[in-house]
Amino acid sequence: MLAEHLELSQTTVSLVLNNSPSAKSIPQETRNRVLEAAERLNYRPNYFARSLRQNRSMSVGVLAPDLSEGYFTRVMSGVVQELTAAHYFYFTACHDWKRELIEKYPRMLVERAVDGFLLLNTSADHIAVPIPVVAISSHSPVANVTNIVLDHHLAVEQALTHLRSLGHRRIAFMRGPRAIPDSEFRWKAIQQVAREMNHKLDPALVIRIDSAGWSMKTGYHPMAPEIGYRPMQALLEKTRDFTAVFCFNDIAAIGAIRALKDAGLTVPGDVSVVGFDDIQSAAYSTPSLTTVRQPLLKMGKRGAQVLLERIANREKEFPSEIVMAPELVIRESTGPALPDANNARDLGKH
Amino acid sequence: MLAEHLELSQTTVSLVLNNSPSAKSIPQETRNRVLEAAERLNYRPNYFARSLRQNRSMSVGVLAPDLSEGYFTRVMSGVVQELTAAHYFYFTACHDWKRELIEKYPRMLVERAVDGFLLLNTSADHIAVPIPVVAISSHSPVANVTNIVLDHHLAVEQALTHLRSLGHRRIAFMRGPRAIPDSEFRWKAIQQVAREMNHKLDPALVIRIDSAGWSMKTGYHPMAPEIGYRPMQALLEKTRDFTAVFCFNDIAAIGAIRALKDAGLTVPGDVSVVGFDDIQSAAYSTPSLTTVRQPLLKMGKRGAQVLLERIANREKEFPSEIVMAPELVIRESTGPALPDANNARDLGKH
DNA sequence: AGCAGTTGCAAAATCGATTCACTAGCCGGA
DNA sequence: TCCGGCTAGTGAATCGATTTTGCAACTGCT
Repeated sequence: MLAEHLELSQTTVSLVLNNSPSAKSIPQETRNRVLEAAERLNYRPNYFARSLRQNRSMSVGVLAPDLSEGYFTRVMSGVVQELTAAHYFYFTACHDWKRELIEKYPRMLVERAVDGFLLLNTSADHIAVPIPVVAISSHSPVANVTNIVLDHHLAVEQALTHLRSLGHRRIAFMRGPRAIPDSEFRWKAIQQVAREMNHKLDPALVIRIDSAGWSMKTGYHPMAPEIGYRPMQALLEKTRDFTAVFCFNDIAAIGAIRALKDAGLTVPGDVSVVGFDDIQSAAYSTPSLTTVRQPLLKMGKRGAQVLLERIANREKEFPSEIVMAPELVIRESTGPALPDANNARDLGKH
Repeated sequence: MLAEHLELSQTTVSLVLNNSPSAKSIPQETRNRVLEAAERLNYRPNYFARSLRQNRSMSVGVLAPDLSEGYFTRVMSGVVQELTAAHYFYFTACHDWKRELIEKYPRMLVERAVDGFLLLNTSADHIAVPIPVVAISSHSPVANVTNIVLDHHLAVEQALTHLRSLGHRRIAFMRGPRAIPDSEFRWKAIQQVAREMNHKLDPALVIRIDSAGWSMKTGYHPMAPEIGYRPMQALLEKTRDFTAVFCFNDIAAIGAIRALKDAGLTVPGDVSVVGFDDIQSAAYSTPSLTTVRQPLLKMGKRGAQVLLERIANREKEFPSEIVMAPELVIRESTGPALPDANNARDLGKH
C-alpha cells in the first residue's frame, strides 16, 4: 500500500480496489484516480496480508490416491474449470493408499489454511477436518461431507442388460481392490441387480483384482493392465466356462483381454469384455472397449461447485449425496454369445 | 499465540517453537514448559501470519501442458518426493498449450506468492517472473532459469544404432508437435547423428505429428494414439518403402503400430517401431515397445532439488543446463529388417 | 437557525506471527 | 566499587492488507 501514500489513505484505496459496498460514498473521480494509479504502478495486493485478515486462502486441497491418467485427469479437468472460474487454486496430495498419509496430508493442508477439501476415490472415514469436504466416488456417510457418487445400480443394470441381450448367461465378474471405495459398492450393486434380473451369479466366476498377495500396497500401478491380466489368467486356469466378463475398470479390461488372447481365446468371438470408466484409451485399444462411462468431468465440476458453495456458506445444509448417471458405450469388445461354445471346448478337454 | 498468554511473552514462545539460535539463553525448563503447552493445546502457527512476516510461502508453482499419464505423472512423482521432504507443497496449473494461459498462470501464481516455479515441457521463453525457475525438458537459454534436459544426441544415437544394427536403412522419422520444446531439439539431434553415422535421411520419410491442420490447439489429447495413427496413415498412402520408424513418443508409437496393422503390415515383421519415453503402457501394449527411456523420475527429482536450492540461495550462480542420460529399452516392436521386403511389395503394386 | 442525514475520507485497530532493541538482575574481575 | 558480560527474558515494531469507528463538511428540511 505504500505506493498509494502519494495521495490518499489506505482505507480509501482498499475500498476502491475491492469495490466494497461501503465505498458507495466515494465519488467516481477519486475512484478513477486510485484505479489509474494502481494500474500504473502495477499494484498487486499482498496475498498473505489479505489472507491473514480475511482468513481465507482461496485455495483448496485435493487428496487423491495417485495421478493416474484415467480417473484423476478426467475428474480434475472438471474440477479445475470450476475452481479457476472462482479464482481458486489447489494443492494436490497423493496418498498412495497409505493410511498414514491419508491422515497426515489433510492435517498439513489445513495448516496451510486451505478453504476446503476434495477427496478423489478416497474414503472420508478417517478424515476429520474443520473445513468443508466433498468426496468424489466415496460412499461414507460422514457428517459435513457431500459425496458425489455414480449410480452403480444403473451402471450394472446397463452392462448386464447389454450382455444378457447378446445371449450371455455365464458371466464372470471382476471385483475391484478393497482400497477403492467404489469396489464394495459396485459389488453390492452387481449382487442386487443380478437378483432383480434373475441372473445367476456363480461364485466360481468371481475374481478380484487384489486377490492372492497382490494389493494396492505392493506395487500397484493404476495404469498397469497387469491388474486385470493376473486375475483373468488365474480364472482361465480354473475354468473356461464363461462367455463374458465384466471388469472393474478399463485398464483391467485391457489386461484381461490380453490374458484371454494369450490363452488362445478371441474377443469378442469367444468372450465378450465390458470395461468401466471409458478412459481415453478405451476407444483406441484393440478391440476397442465396450464400457460403462462415468461422467467424470461432470462429477468433477459438480464436486467443485458444491465445495465452493459450502465454503461460501458454511452454515447452510447440503445434501450428503449427489448421484450421477452412467452411460453404456458399446464398441467392439462385446458381441453375441456363442451358445455353449466355450462350454463345449471346456468339456472337450476332459 | 493467544493461548500462550497464560504464561510467557510471544517472543519467548516464538523463539522456543522455532528453535531459533538466539534462544540459547532460554533454559531447558522454560523450553519444556512452552513445548508441553503447545502440544497440549495443539498449537499450530498461523500460516498467513508467518508467511507474511517471513515473506515465503513454502510452496511452488508447477506449470504443465496437461495432466497426461506418461510424462507428467512420472516427472511429478520425482518432484513430489523432493518437495515433500522439504515441507513444500505445490500448485498445479495446466496451460493446455494456450499462449494466453502460459503467460497468465505464472503471474497469478506469483501473486499467490509461490517461492519458485517449475516448468514441465513448457518453453521458458515467455515467462518473466521475479522468482527462481527450473524448466524440465525446455531448452530456452533464459537468464535465471535452469533447464533439465535429456541428452538427445545420445538418445538418437542409441535408437539409430539399434535399428541400423538390425539392418534397417530406410527409416522413417516422426517429428513432434511444434509446441513441445523437445521436438525441435530432437529433430536437430536426429539430423546430426544421421550425419555422423552416415545414415541417409530421406525427406519423404519424415512425418510430423501436428501436420496438416492438426495441432495441439485443435483437440490434441496426449493420451490419444491418434497423434501417431494419422501421420503414419498419411505416410503409408504415399510410400511403403521403409522398414522402421522412430516415433516421437510411446503414445504416437502405439498409434503408428495400429496404422501399420490396419494397412496389413506386421510389427516388427514388416516394420520395426521405436518409441520414446518408456511410459508404463509401453511394456504392456502389443507388441511391447522398444523405446528410449527418459529418466523422468530422476529429472523431476533433480529439477525440484535445484529449484529448492535456488530458493534457499537466491544470489548464487546455478548451471543453466543439466543434462540427463537416456537408456534404450529393447522389447518386441523392433526386429531384423527383411531386406527389401517392403520395397518389393511396394514395387509389386505398380 | 437548528438538526438530521449523507458524503468523503482518515485514524487506528486488527489479523498472528517474527524479530529488533532493550533491560533487570546477577556474577566476576579489576 | 564499578564495569563488562551473561542470563532470561520483555516490549514494541513489523509484515500489508481489511475493517471498524469517527468525524468534518455539506445538504436539505422545517
